[in-house]
Amino acid sequence: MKYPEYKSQNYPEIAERILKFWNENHTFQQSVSTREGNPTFTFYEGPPSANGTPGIHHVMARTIKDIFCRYKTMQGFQVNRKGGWDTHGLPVELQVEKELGITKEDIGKKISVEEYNKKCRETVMRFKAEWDDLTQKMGYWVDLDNPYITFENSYIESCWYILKKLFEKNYLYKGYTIQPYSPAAGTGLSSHELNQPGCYKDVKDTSIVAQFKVIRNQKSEKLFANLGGSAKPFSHRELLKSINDPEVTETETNINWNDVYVLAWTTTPWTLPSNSALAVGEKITYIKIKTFNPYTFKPVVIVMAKDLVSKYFHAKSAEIPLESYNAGDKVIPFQLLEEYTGKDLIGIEYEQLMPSQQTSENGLRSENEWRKSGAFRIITGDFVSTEDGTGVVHIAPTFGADDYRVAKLANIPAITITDAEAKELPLVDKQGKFIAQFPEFGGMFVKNYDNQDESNPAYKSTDVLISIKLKTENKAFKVEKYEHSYPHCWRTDKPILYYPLESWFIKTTALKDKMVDFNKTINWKPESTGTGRFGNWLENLVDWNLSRSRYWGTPLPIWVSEDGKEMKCIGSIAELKSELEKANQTLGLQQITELKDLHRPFVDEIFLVDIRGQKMIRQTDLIDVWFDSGAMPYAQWNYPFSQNSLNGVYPADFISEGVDQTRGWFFTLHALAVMLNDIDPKTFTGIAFKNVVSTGLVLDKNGEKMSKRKGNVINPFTTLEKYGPDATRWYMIANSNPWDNLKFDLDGIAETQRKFFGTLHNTYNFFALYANLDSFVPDINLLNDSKNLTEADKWILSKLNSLIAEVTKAYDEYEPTKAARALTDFVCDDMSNWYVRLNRKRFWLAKLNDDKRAAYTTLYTCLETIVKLAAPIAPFYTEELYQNLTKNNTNSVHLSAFPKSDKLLINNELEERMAMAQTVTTLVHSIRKNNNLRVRLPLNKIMIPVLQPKTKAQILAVSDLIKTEVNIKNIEFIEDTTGIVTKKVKPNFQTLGKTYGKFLKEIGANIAALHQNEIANIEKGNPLEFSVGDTLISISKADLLISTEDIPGWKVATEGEITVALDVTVTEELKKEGIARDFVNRVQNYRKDNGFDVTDKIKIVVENKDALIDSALKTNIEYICSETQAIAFDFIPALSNPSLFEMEDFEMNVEIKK
RNA sequence: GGGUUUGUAGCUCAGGUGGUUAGAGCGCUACACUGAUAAUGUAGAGGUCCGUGGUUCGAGUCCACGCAGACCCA
Repeated sequence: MKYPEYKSQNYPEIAERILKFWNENHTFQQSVSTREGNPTFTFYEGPPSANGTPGIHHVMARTIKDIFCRYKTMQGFQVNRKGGWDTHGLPVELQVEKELGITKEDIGKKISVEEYNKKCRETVMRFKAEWDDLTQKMGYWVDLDNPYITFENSYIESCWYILKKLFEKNYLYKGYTIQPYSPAAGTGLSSHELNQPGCYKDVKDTSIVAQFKVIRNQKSEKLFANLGGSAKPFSHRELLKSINDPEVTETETNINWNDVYVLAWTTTPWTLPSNSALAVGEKITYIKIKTFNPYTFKPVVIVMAKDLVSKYFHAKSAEIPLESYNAGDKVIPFQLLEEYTGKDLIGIEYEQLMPSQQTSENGLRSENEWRKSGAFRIITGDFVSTEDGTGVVHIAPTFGADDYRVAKLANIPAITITDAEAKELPLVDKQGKFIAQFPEFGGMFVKNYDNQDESNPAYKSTDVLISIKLKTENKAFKVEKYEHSYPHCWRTDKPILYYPLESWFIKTTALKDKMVDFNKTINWKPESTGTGRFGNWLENLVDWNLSRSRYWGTPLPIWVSEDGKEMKCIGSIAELKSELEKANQTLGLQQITELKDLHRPFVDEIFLVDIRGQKMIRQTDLIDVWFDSGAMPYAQWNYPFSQNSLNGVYPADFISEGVDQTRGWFFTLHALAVMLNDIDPKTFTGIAFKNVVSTGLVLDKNGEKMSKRKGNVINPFTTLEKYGPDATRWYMIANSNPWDNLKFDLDGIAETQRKFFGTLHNTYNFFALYANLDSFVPDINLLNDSKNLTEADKWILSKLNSLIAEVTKAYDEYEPTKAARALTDFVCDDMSNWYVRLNRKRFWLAKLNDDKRAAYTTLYTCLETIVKLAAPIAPFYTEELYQNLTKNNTNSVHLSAFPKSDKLLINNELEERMAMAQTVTTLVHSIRKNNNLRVRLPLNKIMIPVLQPKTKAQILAVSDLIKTEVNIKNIEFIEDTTGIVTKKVKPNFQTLGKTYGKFLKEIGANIAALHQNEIANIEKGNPLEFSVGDTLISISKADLLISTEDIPGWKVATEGEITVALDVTVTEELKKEGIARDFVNRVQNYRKDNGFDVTDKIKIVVENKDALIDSALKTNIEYICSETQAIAFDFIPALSNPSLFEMEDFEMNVEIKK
């Protein structure tokens, strides 16, 4: 049987053929089933959503996944990998709405929830076929026959099981978050709805810079330093005019800067009554300013961000003395005082801006009471900037998401009111008006929700009324109209409010520390994603908002009694059934007990009963789709129902997804794993995955994001068709680390194909060509006896085993890029370009002797090993090569055992020697080139100065290789180099730096000035001593890097410590040999050009030329014949039908016949 | 605005723990080599190692502050 030989390779065709082979032989199934009983390696598939077509980035992501699963399989692990589909979520709903031409509004009106969800179910798997096709074509091995699907009842049931566990542990609770809310429409809005075009509108709102009066105590004392005062009388007259308030009487008072105010700016004055804190930026610089309030003209000391002072004061006002100020003056003088950082201000207390009177009935609380619960303090806010405002942000936890968050962190309460049922409500109700009990503004809409005529000059918005009140109370420092962009409800066109809405939460914060600790046991690639992005996310954890007010998703399995007092969380289908039956019985209902679909609307129609016999209704919320995917370790097996143990499938040894999943899938997997561990540590290990590779983005070749709009999207199918999956995969992996963004360039795939696969193919073909001629059968035992092997054989085998170790380590450490690059280097540089090139002759020698057998076996071993090492990355082509090499049509490389590095075969000294041979070769080539001496012209000798005794032995061992490679007759060594070569010394900074750090400059100068005899002296073991300042410096041989620079009278080249001198004398004999070699070359070209077979014997007839040439050919006739496989060589005076050979310096007529 | 990350030749990328003259491949120019080769060799051109400071005898590497891109979050 022969090794198949191929002229050229069609990689896509190979892939097709191999795919067929795998399918026919069930190779993937075998790769799992043949490892039954072995240790498992568990992989979790992060489910894609099949409602869109796959892109090239999916090829990237799945290549990574595939590599390690294949690698572990080859290492003997049983690698189960269940495919999966993510089927719920907003994108599906939006797509359906788009196709049906409806909006969320229409659900339940134009279309029933049942029909709507049916449509979603159909849509979500629309592109499954294309996904499966890509999976096959790219060679991603994953179980597509039994995937988990998140919309299936069994999947939902497991989610419910977990939810119930959380519920029982009180980790599932109802709370509220600040969400966009439209009072006009009475509904919350999703961020997606808010991003509809036209939602953000430029509006002019009343903005207030409010003065918050600092309470003087120990904490705030620093703000009261250096205030001083003045005796100048002060008039209120102007104030009376300005606010036109007859109640205010004119008074006169002394000017005293006793009161310090912190200024904070808001564009929503209606939230000021709900203020309970002020936020500053820790790093922002604040400044204290003495000035006057522009409305009351009262002396005030204010605090604001230094950078923003110019927004409120003209520089020239600073020049006006404070004493010269008269109430009502347009230009208000000011004086800058001390600066503070935000950090200095934290903890300082202030008076409530708009306190309200507490009565027994109104449910309001007094300033004091709020203060006791922590309100009215300065806190830190990470979002505070000095872009606009005052650098201090007013915090109303009920009406801002940021506000809510920082307030919670700082234990600041939200200002609320207690209703008759002891419920806490915000000061503004769901219609958008102040609650009735609120003094002055009770019942007023905070925005114009009641369609008042704003063009009426008498119209005053609530914001304006609040401003007027604050102005008169010396609590407003600046009031103005401010134009900004503000979101509006797309249905009613009215401004939205940020409003606290009820939501179900998972109390992730309760287990924050555990999550942080467990995270430290996970191996993240790259590490920074784990410690940085993910670690920081855990550190700043907030409770997981689980609720979604939508239709297509996993329903929250919680039923609440009509009076809201009893709650029930359902944890399985069976439980729901029995509860349902109970309700039927108790309440006398006729509900159907067969549960076909756990989605809405069917679950909504189910009523349960509480222990008191009261009817229970389901909470209409769905849960976040991320819960679905985070629950996949359990739900994919319908745990604990269909399968009651997670042994061998939990936790995952390995997962991989895009880095954008850090707060998505990676987090939800981790969060649920830690929470379940907390509930049941015996069953759940606490981590869901041990190793995770977070992958970067695939960008276009210019580093720009791929988008349909730009037209730079790469189609994965056409790419695979054109270049084949192997080159595509190899390129993606070798080009950059998985976690770096990949600049995807099709030219790069072509290059990979040429360079790596081309070279590998050629090396194989070379082997096959000659192995077939000799009917060679590999016998690996031959390699066991090193006597059979040449230096070069041992070298490439050493390199090969080093490579196995390197590649194994790279795979083990989830560094596929390192593996791919190491393999490329070995194949192109070591195997093809050095081993094969240098050993070609051994292959084409006529007889199959031991030496030839050793060469075959060595090369065969290299190829077979490479194929296995590369199989995880390039599964198709390696399969092809493996089968060619083994002449076997049924065994797959992917079922074979991954090679193990044999330390005994690694010989570092040998590798060093060969590196030296390569250096010497390079140097000789370089000298030849510079002196125009072609390689076919043999030269007599090279000389190598030996600075270290070891060098000679090393070069001697590889001298034959060097001689053939550079066509040189002899190598000579110059051992006592004194007087012959010129030496150059450089300080060895690494050794010198440690002892003489500071004196390196002087030492360097001294060393540079050394003469040849001084260098020789140091080499002999006499250290050079001199002093710098008071320090005695002693330089020994080890502190110098000695190299030879020149050998006078010779052609020399140097690299590192190796110098080579070439004897360029061309004798008559050498010249003739050169001609002979040129002649051989022309004959070989002739044979090749004329399609002769490698084994064809030929007859050569040469037309007599001149004495030199005739003699050159005659002298080397044996050599010529053996090289060209000539069985006859004749000279005649004239040929009848000659071919013209163009030689180096002349032409000649030759005839060649088979 | 915050967190993370990247920035080295025209392009894609290497450059433990600071140490002599910063490398490789592709591309370009010239020449050579080749009975495996769509390969290879030699030489040449091509670098403010993103910038500015700092630490150090010495910084691509360590520190600080910036700039630019990317992702995530506000």
